[in-house]
Amino acid sequence: MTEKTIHQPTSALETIRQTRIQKLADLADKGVNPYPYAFDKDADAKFLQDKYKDLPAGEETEDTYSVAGRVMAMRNSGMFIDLMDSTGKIQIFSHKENLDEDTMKILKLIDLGDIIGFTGTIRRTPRGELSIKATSLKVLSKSLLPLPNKQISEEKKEQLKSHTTLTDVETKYRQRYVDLIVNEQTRDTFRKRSLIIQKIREYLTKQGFIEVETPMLHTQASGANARPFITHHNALDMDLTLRIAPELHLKRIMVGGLNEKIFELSRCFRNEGIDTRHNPEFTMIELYQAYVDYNEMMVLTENLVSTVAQEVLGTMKVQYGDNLIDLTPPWDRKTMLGSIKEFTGIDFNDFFTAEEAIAAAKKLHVPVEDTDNWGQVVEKVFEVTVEPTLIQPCHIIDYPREISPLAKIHRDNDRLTERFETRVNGWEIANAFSELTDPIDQRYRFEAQALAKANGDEEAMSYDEDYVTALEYGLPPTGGMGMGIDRLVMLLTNSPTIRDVIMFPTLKNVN
RNA sequence: AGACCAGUGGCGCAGUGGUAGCGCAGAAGACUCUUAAUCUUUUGGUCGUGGGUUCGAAUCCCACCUGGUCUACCA
Repeated sequence: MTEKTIHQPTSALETIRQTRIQKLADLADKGVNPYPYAFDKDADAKFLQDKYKDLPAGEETEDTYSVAGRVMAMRNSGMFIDLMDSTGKIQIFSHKENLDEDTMKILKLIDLGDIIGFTGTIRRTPRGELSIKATSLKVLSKSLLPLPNKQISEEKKEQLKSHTTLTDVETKYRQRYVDLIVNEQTRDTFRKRSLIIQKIREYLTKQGFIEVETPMLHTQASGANARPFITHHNALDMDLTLRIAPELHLKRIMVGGLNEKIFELSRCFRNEGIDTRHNPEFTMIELYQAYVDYNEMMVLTENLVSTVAQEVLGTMKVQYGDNLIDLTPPWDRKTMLGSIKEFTGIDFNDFFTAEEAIAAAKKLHVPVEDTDNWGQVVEKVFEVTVEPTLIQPCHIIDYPREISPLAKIHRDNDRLTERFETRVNGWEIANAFSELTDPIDQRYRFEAQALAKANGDEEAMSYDEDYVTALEYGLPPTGGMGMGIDRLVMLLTNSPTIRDVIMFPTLKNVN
C-alpha cells in the first residue's frame, strides 16, 4: 500500500531514504544547496537531438549548452548519465579530465531520480550517442525516494515487452507523479489530452464560437438526469449542488444574445457509480448555436471530432482495442425506432400505449418496469438490441419525448424529439437537440418530470422555474450539443479505462 | 450496491501445508567511452489487516481493507 510506504516506511525504503538524507548533509558540507531557486537552461533534449542528428559518431563540437532534467540511468560510476526532460533524453558524459575535483565529488553524491542541471559541449560518442561533455553541474533537486525501477530506452522496451517499471494500477493513480516519471505512455496520453482540448478550442473559435463560464455551484441541479453532489454554503446557510450539466445556464446566455455561438468546456459532477467509463467528476463540452437545428449539430459534431483526430493523431482512422474506427465524415444516421425495427423486426411506433410497448419488450427479453412509459421502453429496447453493435460512428436520431425534456418536438412525429446521440465504439460520446424554445411546452415537460420524480424516479429532471422565465423572454431557434471529453480522449489514446485519461481519478481514501 | 479476481522487500515477479526466493533498485568495491553497462561482495520482507483450522499457514477457512473486471445507476 502506497500510503503505508509514505507514513510507515519499511526498512528497505527507509534505508535508501536515510542514505539520501545523509547525502544532503554531505552536499551542504561542500557548500551545495540541493534545492536552489533557478537554473539558466538554454536547450531541451529534443532540440539538441534534432539539431545534431547529423553529427557523426566520434565528432566533437565547441558548442556549449545547459540542460536540466531528471537522472534516469547512470553507467560507469556516473561517467554516463541518461538525463530526461519533458522533451526526451540526452546522455551526459562526465569525465574527470573535464570536471574539477570538487565537482567529481558532487557527482558521486548524485542518485537516480535527482534533478540536475549540466553545462558542457556537444559531442557524439564513438558508439553514436549524442552527449553533453559536462564542464559543470548544478544539483537542482535532490530526490529522497527511489524510483520504481530503472528506466529503459524505448527500443529495449520494444524487445522486452514484459519488463515494465510501474504496473501497479493503484500506485499509478494514487501517485500519478511516479507514473508520469517512469511511464512514457502515461506522459503521451496526457499530452494528447491537452492537445485534444486545445484543438477543440481552436476549431470552435475559428467557427466563431466564444467560450463562456457558468456556475458550478447550483441551487438546483438540472439539465441532465443524474443524482447530484450536495454541499453547503455557510454564510448564506444554504445547500448547493455541484452542477450535473451547464445546459440551462448556457441557454440563458443564448436568450441574452451574447453571441450566436457559445461553448463551455469544464467539469461536471454526478453522484453515480464508478467504472471504466464513469468518474464522479468528468469534463464535458457543451455548445450552442442560434438559428440552426439538430441536423447542423450532426455536421458540427462530425467535423469537430474528425478534425481533432486528424490534427492530434494525423489520421481519422483510429485503432481502439481490436477495432479500427473510421471517423471520416459523414457518419451514419439511424433513427432510434428504425434501428430497433432493423434489429428486431418490431416497429414500436405501432404501439400507442405503454402496455403494448412493455409487452413487446418482454417478448424480446428486455428487462422493463411495468411503470415505464412508452419512451422509456423504447430506450431500453434500443440499449439492449442495437447499442452493443454500434462500433463505427453513428448518430442515433429522434428520441422519444418522455426521455428528452429539453428537446423540441420532432417536426414530423409528435411522439419524438429532434434529438440525437452519437455512438462511437458502443459509447455515447455526444448528445444534441434542436433545443426546446417554447416556454409553454417546456413548462409542461418539466411538470411531467416533476410528476415522475414524485412517483419515485430519482433521476427525473428538476423543474427550473427561472429557466422557463428566461424562455418566456424568447430563445431563438437553437441547436445544442454536449460531448464527453474524457471518452473522446480515451478513444483517441486507445485507453481502456477513463482513469487512464483523468490525471487524478476518484479513489477511496486509505486510512 | 452485487458477483468474480488480486494484494509476497522500493519496483517487477516466483513460491499451493514443512527453514521466504529471484531480477532490478540500494550499500561496499573493481572498472573510465558506457547504452537495461559489466564484474565481485552485500543490506533489506512478522507475505494487505484481524481472527480461525493445524504439531506447523504466504499457502486452507472466515471477516474486513484497498484495487481490478463485469453487472446495476450514469455520460
